[in-house]
Amino acid sequence: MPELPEVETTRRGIAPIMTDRRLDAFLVHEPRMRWPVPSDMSATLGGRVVRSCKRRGKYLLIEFDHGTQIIHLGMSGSLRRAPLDEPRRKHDHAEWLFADARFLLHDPRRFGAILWHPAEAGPVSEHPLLAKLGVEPLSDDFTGELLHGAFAGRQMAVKQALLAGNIVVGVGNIYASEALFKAGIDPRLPAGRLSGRRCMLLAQAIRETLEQALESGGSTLRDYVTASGEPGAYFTLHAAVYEKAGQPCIRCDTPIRRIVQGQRATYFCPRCQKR
DNA sequence: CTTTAACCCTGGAGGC
DNA sequence: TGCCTCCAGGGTTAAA
Repeated sequence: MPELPEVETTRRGIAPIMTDRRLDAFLVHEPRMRWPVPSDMSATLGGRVVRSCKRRGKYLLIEFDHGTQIIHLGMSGSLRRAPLDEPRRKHDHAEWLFADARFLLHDPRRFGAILWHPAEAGPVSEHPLLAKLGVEPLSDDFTGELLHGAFAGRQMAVKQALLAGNIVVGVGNIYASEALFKAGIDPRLPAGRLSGRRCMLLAQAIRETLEQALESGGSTLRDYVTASGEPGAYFTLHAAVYEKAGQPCIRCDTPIRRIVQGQRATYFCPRCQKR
């Protein structure tokens, strides 16, 4: 499941190759994604020059002079570089063709999205999908104070508040459990009950968890941008609690618990993570 | 306003 | 071997 580190690694993989290059063709092989891929996107993009490859939360933003292509990898998506002559595989839904490079969007479950935001509609940050997103967790704006302020008065469990995306972006189901374990916080705790100090610890834990994943991703970059790796080869996760139900906690040997919050699995150590 | 739940989809796992 | 059921996940949307 691509979370922020995987998306950022993908961005770093495609940016040096796409930026300032002319996109000879953009091909849509399967328009049925999260939302239909606009039928005129090939015409919109063919022959245009990529100006930059950015990221906001888990959205990839490929910017052109006349607008921005918004890409989301959903939960099973990957963007990989492929040799020019390699046959497409099942679930390769879209294709970017440059003179000497080619990229394929592979997404078996089609939870991903490819959208277009024309420049005349204003800054892409005002797109409905991006407008209400929270702060970037790896930016200087992401602090314990910010978390504390955003959590104030919220009854929602802290785990779900982290996942909601309106406070902080890019923290998915895996890293939410991992960061809460690292910070020693019970995922069921109402967000508004967290002290300023614990919010500071949590912000730090989130940053460390994501940065650590990002570092390990750097070495597997080639899985995203060359033809060698299988599509969807995500980072090897060195999880402390995620999918470890019943196994002994690495800190105290207490069996890790699995609960469901908002239809999603949460893993935590009932002893290390306090109320 | 906040919070909850359904939904989109496919592949893999487990039961029989 | 095959068929059926269940589950995973991000994030939008509708409903409570």
